[in-house]
Amino acid sequence: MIGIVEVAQLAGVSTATVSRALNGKSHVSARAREKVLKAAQELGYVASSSAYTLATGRSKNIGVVMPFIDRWFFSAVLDGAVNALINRGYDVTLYSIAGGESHRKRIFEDLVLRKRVDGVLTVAVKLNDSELANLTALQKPIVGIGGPIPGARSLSIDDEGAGRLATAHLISLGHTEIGMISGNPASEMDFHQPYLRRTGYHEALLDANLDFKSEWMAEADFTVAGGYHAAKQMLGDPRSAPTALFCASDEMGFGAIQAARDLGYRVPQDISVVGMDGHELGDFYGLSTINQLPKEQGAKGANMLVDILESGDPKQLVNIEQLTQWPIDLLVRSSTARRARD
Amino acid sequence: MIGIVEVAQLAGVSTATVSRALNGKSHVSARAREKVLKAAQELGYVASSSAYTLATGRSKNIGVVMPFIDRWFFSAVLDGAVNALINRGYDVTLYSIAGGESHRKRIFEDLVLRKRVDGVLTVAVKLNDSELANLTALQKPIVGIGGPIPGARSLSIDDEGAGRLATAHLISLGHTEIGMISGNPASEMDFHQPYLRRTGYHEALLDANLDFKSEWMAEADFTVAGGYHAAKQMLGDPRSAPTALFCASDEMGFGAIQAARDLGYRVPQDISVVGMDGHELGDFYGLSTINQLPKEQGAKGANMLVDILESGDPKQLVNIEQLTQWPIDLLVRSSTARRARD
DNA sequence: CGAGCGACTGTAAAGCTTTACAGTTTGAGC
DNA sequence: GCTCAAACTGTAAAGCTTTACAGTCGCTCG
Repeated sequence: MIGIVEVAQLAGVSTATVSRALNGKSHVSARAREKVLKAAQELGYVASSSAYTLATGRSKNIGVVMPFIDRWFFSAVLDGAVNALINRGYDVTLYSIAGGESHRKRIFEDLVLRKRVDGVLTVAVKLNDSELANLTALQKPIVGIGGPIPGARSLSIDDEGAGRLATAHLISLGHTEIGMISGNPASEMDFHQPYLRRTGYHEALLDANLDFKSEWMAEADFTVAGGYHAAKQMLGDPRSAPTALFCASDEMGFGAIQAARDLGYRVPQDISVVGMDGHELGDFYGLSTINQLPKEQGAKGANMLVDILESGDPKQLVNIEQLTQWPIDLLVRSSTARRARD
Repeated sequence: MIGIVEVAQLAGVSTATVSRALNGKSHVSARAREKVLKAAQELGYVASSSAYTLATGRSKNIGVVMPFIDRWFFSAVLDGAVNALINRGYDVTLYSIAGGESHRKRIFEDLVLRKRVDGVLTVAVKLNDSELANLTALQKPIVGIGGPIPGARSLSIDDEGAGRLATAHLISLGHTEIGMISGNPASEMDFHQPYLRRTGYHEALLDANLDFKSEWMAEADFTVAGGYHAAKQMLGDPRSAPTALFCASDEMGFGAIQAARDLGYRVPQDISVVGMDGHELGDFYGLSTINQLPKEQGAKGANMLVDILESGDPKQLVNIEQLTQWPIDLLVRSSTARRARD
C-alpha cells in the first residue's frame, strides 16, 4: 500500500510538501511541485479519501435522497445532479426512502449524519422538524428540489402557475369545456403538487369566465394506466365530455390520448390533451406539455449546494430559507389544436 | 462534536469497550453493553464513518458504475441494487460514465480506487484490462450486470436464448414471415446484445426451416422513435412486409406498434409484435415481451457482491471469472396472436 | 486451596492525511 | 553587506476509530 510518505520519500521532500503540492492550496516551489507530481504519477498515488475526510472534515460527497429511483422524473433529476456533481469534484451517495418510515429514520439519523456527506439534496421529500434539526446541528446544508421546504433552500417550479398556463393554453385555442385529470394527493409524494396544479386550473377557468363542472375533474395516480382509466370514464359520457383535457403528468397524458383514441375521438381534432413534466416520450407521442426540465433542475440544485459549501461562509450553510422558482416552458406539440366548430 | 470518548466517559468504560459493545463483535458483559447503549443513545452518538474506514479498511460503500442513469433499464437496476444494499448495511456511490473517456478514466483511477468503495457493481460496462488490473491490485471485488466480463464475476441474461425464445414464440403462433428490429451495435453499449439477440433470431428461423429475407432486418437505436421509423419502413412495403416483428427492446416495440397502427394494420390481428426487456409501460401497451426483471437483477448483483465481501475469504475477492445466467421469462400480452389466414 | 482458564476490560498503536506553527531560505531594498 | 519580508519547507499534532496485546477478575476443577 503506498501512501503519502512513499511519495514524499521518492520525491525527496516532506509529506507536508507533497500534500500542498497535490492540493495546490498554498505556496510550493515549482521545482518541488514537479518532483512531487512525478513521484505521485510514478507510484500511482491517490490520497485515501477516508484519511482526507478525517483530517479535513469534508467528504466531498453529497447525499441524494429521493422516494423513488426508477420513475422517470426522479431518474432524470438524479442524472442531472450526478453529472453536475462529478464535474465539481463531488461524489454522490444515493438514498431511497421507499422502504418506509424506519428506513427513512435510519438514513437520516445514522447514515447521512456524521461525516458521510457534506450536504444533502432531496427530491420531492419534505423534511420534518427533527430531520432538519439534525442537519442544522451538524452544519450540513440542504437543498430541496420539487417543493418548498420550510427552513431550508429549495428549488421548485410554480405548480400553480404551471396549471394555469396549461389551462390557459387550451382556453386560447377556443376550448370552453376543459377537463382535468389531477394527481392523487395520496400517491406517496410529500408535497402538494396535485392541489397546486388543480388550483391553477381553476384559476385559469375563473379568469376566463368559464364554467366548471364536477364531472370534469378526475383523480389518478400519475401513471399511464391511471390516466387512461380516468380519461375513458370522463370522455366516455357524450353528454358531459369536455373538448380538452389537462393532465397533471405526462404519463397520465399518454393514457388519456390512448383512451380518447380508443373511444373513437381523434386527437387533437376532437379532443386536445396537454400534459405536464416534459417526459422523454412526449415528443414521440406528440403530447403538448409544460416542460420542467428535470435534468436541468437536478444540475441546478446540485450546483446551488456546492456553491454554498464552497462559499467559505459558515452562515450560508444552514438556517436559510429560500425558494428559487424554476422557470417553466409551454411545449406545444400535436396533441392540442383549435377547438373544432360544433 | 461528540465522539467515542464522550460515550466512554458517560458510560464509565473505555473506548475499546464502547467500540466492542456497539459493533457486537466480541465479548462484552451485559452490564457494560447496557451502559454503553444507554450513553450512546443519550448523546445521539454515531461513529464517524471516515474514522471507521481508516481504522478497518472497509468503507461499507459500493460503487455502482453505469453509462446512463435516466434510461429505464438502468434506473430499474439501480433501484434494485440500492434497496438491496441499504438492507445489508451498505451505501451506494453512483458513477455515470456518460461523460466520455477521460471522465471514465478519472472515475476508475481516482475516485473508485483507494478506500472509497469496498466493491464495484457495473451495469452494461465492460472493463478494460487496466481497469480490471487496478481493481485486482486493490483487492476490490467486482460484479458486472448485463454481459460477461472476462476475469470477473458477472450476471447476465442469455441474450441469444432470449432472441431465440421471442422468435420461437412468433413461430409457434403460425407466423412464417418474421422481421426483426435489432439494436444498433454503435449505440453506446459496451456489450453485444444487438448481435446476440440477432443471432438468436436467426437460429430460431433456421430451426424451423423458415426463410429469411434481408428486408426483414432493420437496425435502430433502442428508442421508441427509432423503432417507429424502422418499423414503418419495413411494414410499409406490402410486397415484403412480414406478419410478425421481434424488437430487441420494448421501447422499439412501442414504436413498432404505433407504426403498424399508423399504417392501418391492426395489432395483433394483422401484425404481431414482441419486444424485450420488461418495460414498465409494456403492460399498458399490451406488448408481449421477454421479461428480464432488471430490478431483481440489480438486487441479485448487489447481494452477490456483498456475499463475496462478507465471505471472509480473501481468495474470493478477485480473479474469479464466473458467469451467472439470469433466467428469462416470456410475457405474453395482447400484441401477439395467431397468424390470420391469408 | 491453588492452578489455570475463560471472560472481560483497558492501554496504546495503527491507519493516513491535512495543517498550525516554527524554522529556513531567498532576494529585494538600502 | 545587512535587514527584513516573503516564500517555502519540515515537524508534529489532530482527527476518530478499531483492535492487538496485555492485564484483571472470578470460577471451576483437581
